[in-house]
Amino acid sequence: MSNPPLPYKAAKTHKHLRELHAQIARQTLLHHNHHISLFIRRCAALRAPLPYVRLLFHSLPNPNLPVFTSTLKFFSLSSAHRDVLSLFHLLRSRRAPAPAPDADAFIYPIVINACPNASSVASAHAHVFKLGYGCDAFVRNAVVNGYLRFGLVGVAREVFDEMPERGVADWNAMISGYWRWGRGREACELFDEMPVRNVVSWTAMVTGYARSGDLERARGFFEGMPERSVVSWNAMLSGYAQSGLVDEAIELFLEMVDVGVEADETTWVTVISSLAERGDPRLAKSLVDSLDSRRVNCNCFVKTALIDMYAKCGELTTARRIFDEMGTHANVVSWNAMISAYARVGDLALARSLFDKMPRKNVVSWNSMIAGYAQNGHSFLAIELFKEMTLTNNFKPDEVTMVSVISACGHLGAYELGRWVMDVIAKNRINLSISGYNALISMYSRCGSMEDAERIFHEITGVRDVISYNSLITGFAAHGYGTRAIELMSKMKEEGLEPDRVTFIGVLAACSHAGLLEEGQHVFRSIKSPTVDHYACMVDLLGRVGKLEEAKRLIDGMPMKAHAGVYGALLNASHIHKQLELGEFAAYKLFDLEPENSGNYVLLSNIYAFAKRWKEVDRIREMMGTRGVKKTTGCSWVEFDGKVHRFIAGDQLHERSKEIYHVLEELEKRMRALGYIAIKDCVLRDVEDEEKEVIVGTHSEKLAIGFALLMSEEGAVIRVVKNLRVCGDCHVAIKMISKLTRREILVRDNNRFHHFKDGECSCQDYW
DNA sequence: CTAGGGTTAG
Repeated sequence: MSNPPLPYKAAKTHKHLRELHAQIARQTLLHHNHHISLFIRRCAALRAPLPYVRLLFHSLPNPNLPVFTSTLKFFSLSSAHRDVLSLFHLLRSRRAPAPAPDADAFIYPIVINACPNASSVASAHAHVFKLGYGCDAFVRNAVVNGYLRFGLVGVAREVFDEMPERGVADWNAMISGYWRWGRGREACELFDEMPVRNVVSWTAMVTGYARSGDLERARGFFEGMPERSVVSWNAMLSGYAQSGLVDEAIELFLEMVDVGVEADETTWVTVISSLAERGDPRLAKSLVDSLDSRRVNCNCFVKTALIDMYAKCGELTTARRIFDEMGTHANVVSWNAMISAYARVGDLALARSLFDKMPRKNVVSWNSMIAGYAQNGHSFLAIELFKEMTLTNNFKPDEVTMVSVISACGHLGAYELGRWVMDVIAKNRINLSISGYNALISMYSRCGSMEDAERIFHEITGVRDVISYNSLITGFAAHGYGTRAIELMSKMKEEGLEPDRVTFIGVLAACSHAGLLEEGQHVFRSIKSPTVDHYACMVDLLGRVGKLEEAKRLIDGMPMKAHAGVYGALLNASHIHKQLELGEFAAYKLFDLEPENSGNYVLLSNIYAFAKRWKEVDRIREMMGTRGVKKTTGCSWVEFDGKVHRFIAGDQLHERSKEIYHVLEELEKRMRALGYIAIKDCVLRDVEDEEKEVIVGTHSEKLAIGFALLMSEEGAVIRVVKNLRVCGDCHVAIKMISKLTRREILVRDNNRFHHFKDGECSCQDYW
């Protein structure tokens, strides 16, 4: 100790630390444990990088107990649990087998706190008691907390009960442990029993009630507190914020300021995230102003909350600026917030570039990116990324991951993939919450299996919410099960759930697909304040059953402005019933509202073609040309052996393309032998004189069906998804295919299923 | 060295 102490406490930055380190090395102080211990403590205070301290420690020739201890503390502070444990094992192996003096009892709380699972807590517990540290208050408290962390509430309680004397910290630990594992009743009992309560005990009760959604009781305890700390205020604030009660949160925050409680960074984070939820740029602005005027010290959490708030208020540039300014201080959450910000607005390229660049990923990073793909229609990429996450990187998915993946499977109509996803859920023992089950209902509905959808629906009895019902009703609608949709709505009312906007859209669509006019009108009249979407459904219903004039009158009498969906329904109905004038009316409205949508031009042109108005057909074609509207290429896909095979009309890209065409040609030959006439590309031709129906060349769904016929076994149901509507002539062709091959074929287009069997189809309204 | 509050994803 003859060396003079270096100015450790004076170090203020990481740069200073490195200079000190160099000085230590120069003066060959590495074996002077007193210096090293002081230095590492300073590293902890300044949050030095983990690898730096790790390296430093391993370069030491002869670290003593204080050095071990300060390094342990550093690792613990950096949440480097594995480092804590390996250091502890190193310490145990180095030291003499004799029991250690009491002086180092305090390393045990750190070690127990780093235990990764319940069994390691148990062995630490045994070890610690064997060494005689069982009487140390801190060690006992750590043991109780260790068990509580992993849900072994009963074991924790036993340790608690066996304590010779209990401090208020032990009571508090037990109380918050009970709350954490959903055992509020026991928490309350302990709170009532405990001899001395402090502000922590009261705050734990506020948090407990707030987290279980009982904001009134939480507020009751908050009001009843003998004294409040800033943490108590924050607990109440975050209670409101987490329950989405933004107004209450803001009001409480103002009260807090009024009473003169100094807001800390946690307060700001809570308030900022509340305002993010509101998404109001003006509120956000005034909050930032008050941050500025108070010259609030913005830590990483505050900045991340700000990034999220700006992003949700639509100010991505500002969000990005803050993110860039954070530089290396940005943590994984800041990255995630930025990634999901880009994903939300559909800028997946930017989201992905950040995702690829980020220094560390956690499960939320993967979830954000996967959800970004899934929600922007890139189901396939979502699943690819999920495979990369779980198979390549061995990352464990959680429920949120699975909800996105389930949804992607549904959009793809990938039934087999969906079953694999169920396996993943089972293997990883992921507990699905209600939103997970709802996603499953949607997935199975979209894969065409209402049996599975209903099975899941019935499995979740008791906790079903409006979305569970809506998912199943929407499924029924897509399958044309009108009555069942209506019945389900009655059932949800019986269960005390009020149908919402989406419920009514589903039921009306179901009536429409099933041609249930009166029932639909009855439902429509029962809607308290119908939205424009409900009107669109009604126009669709009236139109499909042929009451086009009535549909037009409904549009004229609407209390709000009609949108593209309304006119789209009218155009579609005009197309079905070959109503030229209303078709023109609707189409021209649509040309204004969505000039880039090629489907509208095609529909109108087809209506003209049926009326043999060839000049107008040409005019629409020209119009598309001058406006630069490209006909959307529809694609279809079919799942086989867990892989999704995609086709577009006329493509020959598939490796088995030749065989597929051969299969289809053979079928066409058989059709011709039956007296049907096959004409290629005849949508616009005059077909009046044809006695028999017309089969047309290669549509994407026919290629997909051809592929499935080639690959799947006889008797298997063929499930095909098409991203555009299934058109009339192909409908005829598929009917024939189902008859000739005696296969059940399920084709899903945008929002409904066409179930082909024995030459018949469940959708009657096409031609 | 123990107990209470905070950011991101569906």
